[in-house]
Amino acid sequence: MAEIAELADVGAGTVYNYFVSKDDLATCVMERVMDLLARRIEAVTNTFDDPGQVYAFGVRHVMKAATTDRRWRWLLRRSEVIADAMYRVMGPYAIRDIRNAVAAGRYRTQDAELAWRMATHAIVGFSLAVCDQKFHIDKMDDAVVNLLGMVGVSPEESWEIARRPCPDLPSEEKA
Amino acid sequence: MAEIAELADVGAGTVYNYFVSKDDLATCVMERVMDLLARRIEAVTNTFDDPGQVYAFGVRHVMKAATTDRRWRWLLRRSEVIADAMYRVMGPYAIRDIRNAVAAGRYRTQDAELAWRMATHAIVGFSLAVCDQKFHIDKMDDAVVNLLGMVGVSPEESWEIARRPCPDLPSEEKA
DNA sequence: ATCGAAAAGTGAATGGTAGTCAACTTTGGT
DNA sequence: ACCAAAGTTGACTACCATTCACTTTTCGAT
Repeated sequence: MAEIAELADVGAGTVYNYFVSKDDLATCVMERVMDLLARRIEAVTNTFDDPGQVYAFGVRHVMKAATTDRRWRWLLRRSEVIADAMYRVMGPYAIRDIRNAVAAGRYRTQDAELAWRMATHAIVGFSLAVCDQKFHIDKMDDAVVNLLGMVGVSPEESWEIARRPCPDLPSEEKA
Repeated sequence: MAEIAELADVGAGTVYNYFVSKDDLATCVMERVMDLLARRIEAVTNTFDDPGQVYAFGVRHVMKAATTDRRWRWLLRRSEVIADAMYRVMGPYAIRDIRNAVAAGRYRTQDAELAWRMATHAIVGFSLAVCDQKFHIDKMDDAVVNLLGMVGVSPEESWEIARRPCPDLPSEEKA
């Protein structure tokens, strides 16, 4: 906290006028980062024809950010905090995408909220394992397939989706 | 730590002759608890005919323990610590069970280690959500279905497995 | 029985750090 | 210019895992 206050060029106590605790500060930062990422993903998936590809594309880019971006990695050990923020901030997008795919007959799951809740933790788990070099990042396709399986997609279909070319996101500045 | 030393009726420093840190102590306790649970589960699944039911039964009882047992709940907020212990201690059983089911043509997954790694985190996530009353424990069947989906089982088959009668475990004393 | 060294145990002291608060400064309305 | 409210400050407190110099116990050799 002392270091953060120093970087912000304010006194140690001032930070607490804006954030009730260190955890609150971390959560607020991540909420911004996540919301921005969600909107950048949205900008790309808007153009997709297959409703089954939207969620798959989203989770892939979340995993990419979680294993790459300093801000994500910084909080990854607080799995429950980061998964909870993901649930709240990205949930509205992800759950909608799952429901759309269900409506289109591409996914089959009874409870999109439950699926997303479990997915957030699984995503954090995969990202942690990659950061700890327990898995190579190349396993991302497998991870996407596992996550699609969780929403009722067969392995064959999941692989077909996971292997489609995966366009890059617009830069953070543009969003 | 002071409280633990008190309960153990030793000095505060003595604990550190047996455990290198508080985290190490917690991990050691959970490793014991988990290994015992794994062996109690094993005692029941030994008698199962369908290889596809073994893993399903296991994850169900792990979630039951995680939401019920004081020792699990105590560490649940350290999701990454508890998921990691689960991966290490219960992994040998779980991964073997997944592979057996794959060999029997019941599950389809490329990488049982990856599936189990992601499953541990998803299980912890579900358990946390139940403890925080974000989901009712009745959602356990849905959670099991999601976890089976992750290893390539179709929703129909998963539901059929999840709905089978679920025998109780032998008591902790017997194992 | 006696000794000595190693092993085990002890709890007051240490260190690091999140969070507090009484005093101080700035702001903006009159 | 004045004042009250809002915002800022950094030395201080509280907390707690961990350490370590010292004491006690254990146990094999004599």
